[in-house]
Amino acid sequence: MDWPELDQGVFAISVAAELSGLHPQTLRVYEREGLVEPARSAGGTRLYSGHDVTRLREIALLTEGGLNIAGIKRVLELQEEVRRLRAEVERLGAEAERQTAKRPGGRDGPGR
Amino acid sequence: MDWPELDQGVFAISVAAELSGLHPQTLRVYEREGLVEPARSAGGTRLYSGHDVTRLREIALLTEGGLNIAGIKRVLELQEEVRRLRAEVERLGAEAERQTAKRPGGRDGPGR
DNA sequence: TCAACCTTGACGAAGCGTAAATGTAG
DNA sequence: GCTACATTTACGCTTCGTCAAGGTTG
Repeated sequence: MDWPELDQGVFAISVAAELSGLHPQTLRVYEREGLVEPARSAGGTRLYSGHDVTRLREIALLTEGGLNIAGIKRVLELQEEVRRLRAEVERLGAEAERQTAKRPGGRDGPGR
Repeated sequence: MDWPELDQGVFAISVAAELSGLHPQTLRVYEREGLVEPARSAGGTRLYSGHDVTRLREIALLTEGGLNIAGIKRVLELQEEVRRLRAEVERLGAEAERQTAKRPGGRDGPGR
């Protein structure tokens, strides 16, 4: 069987609400506030993707922590930036490892 | 003249309020909420350091952005982490630069 | 001594989640 | 045609900033 792509809008609002533990009306508010942007059917019905639901879960966690909408927006941005920077550190770290491995004289070279 | 250290509590609450653009009462609330921890005199009077005032200014910016206290706490933590990671990227980047400079065959070695 | 500090309690405005009313899509 | 969706309006609860009252520090 072929599962839908994670960025394909497939869930009706009631399903997305169920999956994220939020009230359907709350999901509509979050869209108006710009926190999520579900796709729409031709008739105007919201269609939430797997990624949308994941994001809604993150949002639910943050609201449980007492954050308001403005805070959630900013935190999601910062979390994204932290992810990017961690990946960058990872990449640069691995690169440095390769470089020093090539130069046995390096302070981290092989050997004792 | 010797200026006070930035982490020395020197400002009375009215002065810290003036410098940060916040109401003295608001500063008391922020302390109760754990956003700032000014020193205290022997008699119990709050003494704000330069660092405290800087932090209060950041907080003031975030509240202007509509964040509530829970959001501000989380955002300040994340901003700190972003700063740390940026410094780490910077450090690793500079290191990589030095490594490649030592190996003329490197793809970024001096050339042309 | 008196101005600026302290604490605690109260109040109004705004934000947020949910419900209700009314109409449309599937 | 009936259920689940759409939008808009309304209501209660909580949070937040500020003020007030009464006492203490410097």
